[in-house]
Amino acid sequence: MTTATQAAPSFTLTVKDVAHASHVAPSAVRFYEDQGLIQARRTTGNQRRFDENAICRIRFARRAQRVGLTVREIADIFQALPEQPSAQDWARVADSLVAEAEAHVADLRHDLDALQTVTIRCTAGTVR
Amino acid sequence: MTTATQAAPSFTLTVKDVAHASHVAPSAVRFYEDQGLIQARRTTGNQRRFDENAICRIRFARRAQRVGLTVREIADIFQALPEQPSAQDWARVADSLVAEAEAHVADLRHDLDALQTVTIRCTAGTVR
DNA sequence: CTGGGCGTTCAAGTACGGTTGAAGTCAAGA
DNA sequence: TCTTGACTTCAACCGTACTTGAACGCCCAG
Repeated sequence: MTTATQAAPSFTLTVKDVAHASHVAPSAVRFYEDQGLIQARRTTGNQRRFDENAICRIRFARRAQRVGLTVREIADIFQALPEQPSAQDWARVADSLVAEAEAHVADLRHDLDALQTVTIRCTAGTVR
Repeated sequence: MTTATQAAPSFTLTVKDVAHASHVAPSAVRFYEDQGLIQARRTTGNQRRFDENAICRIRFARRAQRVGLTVREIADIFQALPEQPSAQDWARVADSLVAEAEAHVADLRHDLDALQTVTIRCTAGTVR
């Protein structure tokens, strides 16, 4: 059974594991931890151990970056996530990210439309 | 009359003029010229002179940057513009930018949806 | 003819988002 | 025990997108 009450994913993944699974360099994984995008626990030997959560966060984050969100903005959105996010939690984050992105595009469209009406000054007509 | 066949806007604007009109720093205006985003002529005293075109380009560019386009990408889009763009030319550029931005968001949405179906691994259920 | 104000170039600095390399630590196998 | 490999930190570096500062040039008013 795949019931949703299975407790912690137990932080077994190394930097390399996460890097590989999320298609980024190991250095980026460390960087993202520094930036608070993902969280790690440490082994007795001071090595980072992540859970699957980190992989999803990074995958989400990389996509969000492409539409102009900064690492910090993304980290802020992730702060809304609980320790053990449910599918709904992830869905909400996805919605937030898309909403952010769409807001950006709406701004773009709005501003470009506004420019259009003013753009006459940029065309051949009306020197002043 | 404000007929659209009035010839060149004659490159009378200084760096400061353009900076002020497009709400960026003068240093940014010089930077944009270096990057090929805008074009200037020079006075006999080697000073830059812009036309209104530059103002529109910068305004468009700043918006486009917010949705993840680089200066180089924007410059490429601007290369499609003729020396004296018509309102239609600007409209086409606006459409390109919005289309680009929307494509990015569509990608984001698509990828996030795809992640959703895989995200089960990130939730409390199914450790493996 | 000497300021002042505007412009110029070029080098260096800043912030973001990482990468790279040096030096050290830890755990396991020959 | 020694070596190997994976991990650690930290500092330096890269590209992008600018900003800042120094040193200098033009031009007009007084």
